[in-house]
Amino acid sequence: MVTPAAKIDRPQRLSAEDWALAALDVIAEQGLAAVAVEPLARRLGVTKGSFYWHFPSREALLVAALERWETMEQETVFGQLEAIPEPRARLKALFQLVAHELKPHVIYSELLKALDHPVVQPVLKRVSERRMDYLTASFRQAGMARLDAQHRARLTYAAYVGFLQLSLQLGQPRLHHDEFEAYVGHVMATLIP
Amino acid sequence: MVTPAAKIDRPQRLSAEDWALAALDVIAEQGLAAVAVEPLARRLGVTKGSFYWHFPSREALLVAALERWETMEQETVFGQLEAIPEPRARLKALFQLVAHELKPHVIYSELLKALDHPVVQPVLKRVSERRMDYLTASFRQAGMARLDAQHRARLTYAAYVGFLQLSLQLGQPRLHHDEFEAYVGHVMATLIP
DNA sequence: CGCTGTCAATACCAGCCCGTATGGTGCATC
DNA sequence: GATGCACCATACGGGCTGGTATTGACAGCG
Repeated sequence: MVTPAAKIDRPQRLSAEDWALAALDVIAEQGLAAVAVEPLARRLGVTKGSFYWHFPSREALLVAALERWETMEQETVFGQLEAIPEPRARLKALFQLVAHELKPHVIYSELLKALDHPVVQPVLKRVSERRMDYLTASFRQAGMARLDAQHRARLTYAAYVGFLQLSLQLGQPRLHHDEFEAYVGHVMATLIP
Repeated sequence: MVTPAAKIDRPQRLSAEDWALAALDVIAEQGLAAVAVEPLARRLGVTKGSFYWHFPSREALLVAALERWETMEQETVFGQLEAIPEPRARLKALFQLVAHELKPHVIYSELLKALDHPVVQPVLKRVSERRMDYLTASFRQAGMARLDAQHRARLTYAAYVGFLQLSLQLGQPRLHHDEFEAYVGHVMATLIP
């Protein structure tokens, strides 16, 4: 009788996955440096005693969280685009996707700011290279020569990274809706052959 | 007789400026979060007792250092370009300058990573807007329409920021010399009208 | 019922940093 | 050569974090 009501207050016991997901939330909100054991425990309504049962160290939590993020992001970003066969249309869809759904890229942007951390570096290197290879292939399918496609992919990806940094971290653009649409249009017209 | 030799060991006494410059060095090497009073004092061969004579707090040091950097960067980056009258040539010179002398932009890149800090935000906002206005004016002088020039400036500056992030933080490009030159050429051909 | 494994609370130490308080140098100046 | 100022050393308290060790609650299962 009383037990089910009490179980709502205590949102059940935690698993290692819960900790990893909470860590990703904190990364998205306050950056990787804010992922500390005790604040995380407070956030989950628990104490450190729980954490060190699931993970041997803070590093291990970061590894688990990043591993989880890497697989998630691969499904999210890439999955929605493979349906479009025509390369130019696919590139345009990619641009629109990135421009209008920033939230999935918040973590990537935060991780980019923490690249000096040895755990982050290999993960970001893999993800970035994978994305740039995808861009290169798309530009190539759109008719560009091999070297041109590589360079254009680099340029496009740099613009993507810079756009994230400027619009997420700084409130730099703060454009109105139609002004922003015009900007996206300009970017597509400039970068898509 | 002995005094001058002893004075070499103690590199004289420090001023507030010395502390600010040392702080900028640390920002360039390890980021803004690494600017801590005690490590800085060790680096300068002194103790905290010295620091808190020159500054009331760590925040005050950051303010002074950023203020110093802002004036320095304005002279360095902008000064070398005003000699070139033709806008397209000036833009090309700007691209070459940024691509081949990354060191002056290391601090900017590190500050970009620390934009959540309230002291950094207004400084970076001013610097970024100033640079983007300069870009916009140059594109406009090169014959672009007003809105196009604004958008192209945004795109170019985003590419600049992303390029910094990817090549400084990640070792991402790691291109050979001529490969890199080809990339810079592609960027100029794509972005300069 | 008691045992065992899972998860969590508590207490505790070490390390690092900020900031304060206070006392101690050297050097110019009168 | 005593005084005052600019600069620095030392010592201390407090806060926050990582990590360990110990004990405790609770479930399922024989």
